[in-house]
Amino acid sequence: MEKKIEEDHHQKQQQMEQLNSTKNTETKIQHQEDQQQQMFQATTSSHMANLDTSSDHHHQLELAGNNINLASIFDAPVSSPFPYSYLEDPDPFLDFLPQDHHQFSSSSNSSSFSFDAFPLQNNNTNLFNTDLPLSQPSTTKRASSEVVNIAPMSPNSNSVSSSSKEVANDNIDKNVTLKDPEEGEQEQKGTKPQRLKAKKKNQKKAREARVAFLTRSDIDNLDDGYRWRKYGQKAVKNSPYPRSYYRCTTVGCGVKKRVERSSDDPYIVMTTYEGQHTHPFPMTRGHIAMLTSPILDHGATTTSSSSFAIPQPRYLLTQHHQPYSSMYNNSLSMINRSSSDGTFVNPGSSSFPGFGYDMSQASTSTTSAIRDHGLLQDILPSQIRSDTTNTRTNQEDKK
DNA sequence: CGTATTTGACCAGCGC
DNA sequence: GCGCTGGTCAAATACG
Repeated sequence: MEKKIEEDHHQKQQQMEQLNSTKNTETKIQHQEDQQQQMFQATTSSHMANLDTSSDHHHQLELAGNNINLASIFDAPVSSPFPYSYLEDPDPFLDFLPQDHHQFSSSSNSSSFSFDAFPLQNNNTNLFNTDLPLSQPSTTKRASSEVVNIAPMSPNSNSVSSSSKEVANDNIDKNVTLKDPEEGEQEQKGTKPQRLKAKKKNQKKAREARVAFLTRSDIDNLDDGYRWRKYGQKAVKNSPYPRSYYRCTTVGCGVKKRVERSSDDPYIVMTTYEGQHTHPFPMTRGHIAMLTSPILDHGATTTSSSSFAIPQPRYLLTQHHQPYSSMYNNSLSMINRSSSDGTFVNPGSSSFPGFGYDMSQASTSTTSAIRDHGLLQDILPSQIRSDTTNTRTNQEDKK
């Protein structure tokens, strides 16, 4: 045990050195699984905003100059093609990948905790084509490195994009899947055969929508504000880094997340959220205010607390965290709106997976959210909100 | 002592 | 059918 800790420490040091040697340089993540290769790049942006939290683990947060993703996250028009694609294989962990070729910053600080995006290269458009068929039933998981396209779909649509592995599941949009974790818990209490039976039963259902993020960090389990319990760890094929499985500890909340590091860049943490929180975000308003203070200054100040919890949604809000995400399986759109309390809201009945709490009832529109003096204003600087809206317009104009 | 983590075992799905 | 892999369980262990 002690030896392992030492080894881990040594490994992290090596990783840190590696990161230092590559900072401000182009970062590539190359996935080589099965017969497929995917390459994503993060290039340093010359016009980024730094949001330096100066914490031990959560450090510099950078904003890419191009806000296109932010726009797509917050206020992507329902009918517009979604700029991200889901990549089921070769690495199912990278569930969502940006379609656009916008450049995002990579970390410029070795101790930074930044959320970098890795825009796809043009030559891979075939792999991330948003115009791929949404559903490919009866295909096998490993048959192809397919991309589940969410683009043409309306978030409100019940038509479901599905990976080859996943079964189309209309239930997601109907919030039926929220029952699954509870069912699972009930059956876990039963005998083993019962559990297995339940497992088999559940597997007939599609997995819940997933959203993946690539994060640059030296810690694996990023503090997103929710409480997670680790329930498993598996070695990842073709990667020296294991994949960890976490489950939200809140009773009745079946949200899961998986965390693994890129084998190519050990500082790239890939976090995939699956499911929907059935409870409010646990962070207090005061915390949020602490968080957003430096953001309002556009990174000029710092927030120093290594234990400070930054929820994923707020990563998005502040562009700290560029999601390689798109919709997966269930017409889930990226966060289209922010509710008045700062919680993300998905259009339709399907809320953004992992980001909780469906506040759709409370949300009316982006405009109202901006006007609202609730938590959103604590979280999202007016400038960013404005940028978000503007960027969306720009994005629409491009289409 | 309650909670969280670790880790080996197990199962389902899939490819061959 | 067999082997591989991803995902999950649950007992053991660690931790505060």
